[in-house]
Amino acid sequence: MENSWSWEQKTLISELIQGMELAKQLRVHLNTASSVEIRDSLVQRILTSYEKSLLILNWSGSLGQQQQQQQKQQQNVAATAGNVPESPLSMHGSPGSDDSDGGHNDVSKKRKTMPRWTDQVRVISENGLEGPHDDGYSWRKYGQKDILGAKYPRSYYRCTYRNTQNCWATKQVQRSDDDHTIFDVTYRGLHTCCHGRQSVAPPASPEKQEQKQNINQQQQSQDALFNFQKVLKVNTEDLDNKEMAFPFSFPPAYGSMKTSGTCSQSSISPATPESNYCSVSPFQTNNFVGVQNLQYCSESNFTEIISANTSAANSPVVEPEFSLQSLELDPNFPFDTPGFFS
DNA sequence: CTTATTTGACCGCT
DNA sequence: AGCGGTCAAATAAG
Repeated sequence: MENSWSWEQKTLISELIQGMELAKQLRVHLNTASSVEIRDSLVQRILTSYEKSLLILNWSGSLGQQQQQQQKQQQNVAATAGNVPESPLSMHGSPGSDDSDGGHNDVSKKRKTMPRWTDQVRVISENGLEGPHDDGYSWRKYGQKDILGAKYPRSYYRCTYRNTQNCWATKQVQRSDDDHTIFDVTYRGLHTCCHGRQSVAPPASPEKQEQKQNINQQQQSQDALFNFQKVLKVNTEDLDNKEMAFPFSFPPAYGSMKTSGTCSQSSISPATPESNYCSVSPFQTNNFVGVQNLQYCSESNFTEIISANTSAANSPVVEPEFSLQSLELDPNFPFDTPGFFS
């Protein structure tokens, strides 16, 4: 029942709710004469939320058309998302093998249909220890690959709760060749698990506890964010040229991270410089994780890009997570009216 | 023992 | 055929 909404619906709702919450925060700040930076940040985040919402609307719209066409073409395919509760896009994988095996063979299908967005994350830490990039979820590394022309390998992560909660969110992390403090983090799919950032990361250290407090305090402690000036723009052009996806020119680079429930800061492994990861809240100012660039796109025909600076707390964290968490905050929203998303 | 990571092999797509 | 993405056995860590 809880899946009566497709993920993009949930995402959209969550984005809108988030935008509203941010607006409320902004209102408070307006009354309390807060710093301009804080206000500016809030404005940026609000804009980001709405931009995402628009993108989602566009995307689901185009998808709907595709799906209709597909359904006409192949009327057989009845069981959509046999094991992918959240994926409304579940079909249309490779020609031939489809249908519900109930197995994993639709992974590639998912990959094709799931939305994808890329964050470019700058990690600054003193020791050169790789920076922590914790988006609030538990990720399990399942692969690493040397990418052609890239200096560093690319790491592949999937949600820890893939099996237990059927959560098919994945992400890839690469480190930039030129600037080793920059990581490209590509998210795929949305989390359907209920292990958002709150439930993750048990307090392993006092620092973490502080972070959690900060988070609970409303994610307000994004002071670090303000060090990054932001520009938010949306391109709604066709982005066939994936070059567009990397306006800042990052050749394939790889990154490192791994965030598991027990966030540990492992040391860099001898063989692979990236095998370290740590889980640090994006709100942490120590090892700052700044999103330099955020792109949101689907692999199918989605043709929008968001380039946004900042909203660090927003993008990596909010993005994947907005699915359910925010929903529970405001279940009263009348979005569920049938045809709302038509 | 359980869980996570590493890493070579495999597979599908272009 | 080459490349990117995933699998899964071996290994490591807690």
